Amino acid sequence: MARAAKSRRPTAPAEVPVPDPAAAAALSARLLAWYDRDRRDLPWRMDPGQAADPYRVWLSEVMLQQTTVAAVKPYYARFLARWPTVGDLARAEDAAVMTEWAGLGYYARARNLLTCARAVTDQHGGRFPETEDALRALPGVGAYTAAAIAAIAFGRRAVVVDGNVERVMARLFAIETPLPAAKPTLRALAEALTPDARCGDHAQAVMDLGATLCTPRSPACGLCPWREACQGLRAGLAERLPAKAPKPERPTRRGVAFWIQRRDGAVLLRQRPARGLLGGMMELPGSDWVEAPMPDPAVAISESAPMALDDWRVVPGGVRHTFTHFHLDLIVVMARVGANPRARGIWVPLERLGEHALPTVFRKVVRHALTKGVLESDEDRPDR
DNA sequence: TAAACGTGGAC
DNA sequence: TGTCCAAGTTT
Repeated sequence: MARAAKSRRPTAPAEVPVPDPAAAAALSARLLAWYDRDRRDLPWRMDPGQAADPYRVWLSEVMLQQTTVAAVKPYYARFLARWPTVGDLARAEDAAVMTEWAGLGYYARARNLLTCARAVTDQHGGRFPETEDALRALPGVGAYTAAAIAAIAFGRRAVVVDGNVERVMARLFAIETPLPAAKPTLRALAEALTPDARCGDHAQAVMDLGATLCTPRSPACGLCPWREACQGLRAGLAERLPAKAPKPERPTRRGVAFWIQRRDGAVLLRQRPARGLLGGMMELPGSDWVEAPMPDPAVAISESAPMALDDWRVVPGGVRHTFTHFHLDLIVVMARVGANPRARGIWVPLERLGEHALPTVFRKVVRHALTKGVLESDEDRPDR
């Protein structure tokens, strides 16, 4: 078959019961009927019959990577209002984009977003390429996102496989092999179900199904358009699928953050290195974060403080934050400095902290310092 | 290939 | 409080 020959994907392992074309077509038709009736109204979703804007599809798909719809909505609205086209985004300043992205997480996405917008502008004449391969070559666009844009924005047949699709396929066909080993099988099943027509709607329908009915916990099987065909439901396995390999334990790292406030109230911020954790984002100065007992504040101050000061104060309590692969416990240390101190970084007035690309962990530190911290000059104030 | 890479909400 | 999880990509 032409489409099988064209596919670069691994074919299904021999023992996988891939549905025959007639059964697959019936399943997709039933799903599309459900989708046409119960389709969610999402900001980046076009009305039926309207052409999708590739820029909006791309922007939403990147934001939705490992991120919930609820979290994305306000960010998507702000980005679209501020940068209505890919050309507008390409001309944006890096810091502006990082600031708008602050709080959404996985900040490499924001860096890649800008690089990609500039590539589309400079190398593709301001239009997104239409083929999966060309899309896949753009920064921050992987297999899933390339397929999603090709299908949703350009109506091309592409096999769109995200976490929803994997979960739905695992249940529909009762695949008990744990992830990630099951990925080739699940992809082959998704491929078998993908129709030639309305490919973008089909992809969004499977994802909607996974997001609204075939949810990770307590799936609403009674409402599912595929309940009669679902082998996982029949076997009483649906809720437990897909099986997943156990995750490694999360270690706890510890460190110290410095809240240094100038006489006029401005606070010292720095920019983090461009790559790695929170790459390119702003931070409060601090020690390294290491998997070791909490450092003694005096030692941390002498080793890591961005300037030599006398009157450091440890803020009572601390800040705990959890990243994907480790917990972080921070002690916050405060000091007041003179009018014109010398330090690497920028001095930001308190009321303008929101204008900088501070990731959530440092917003927690800011809140902790402001609510629990006491600076030496505060002690004179009778109302504290 | 496996690890790195954020955050907030649900349970 | 702790764990799981979400429309993945990169190295």
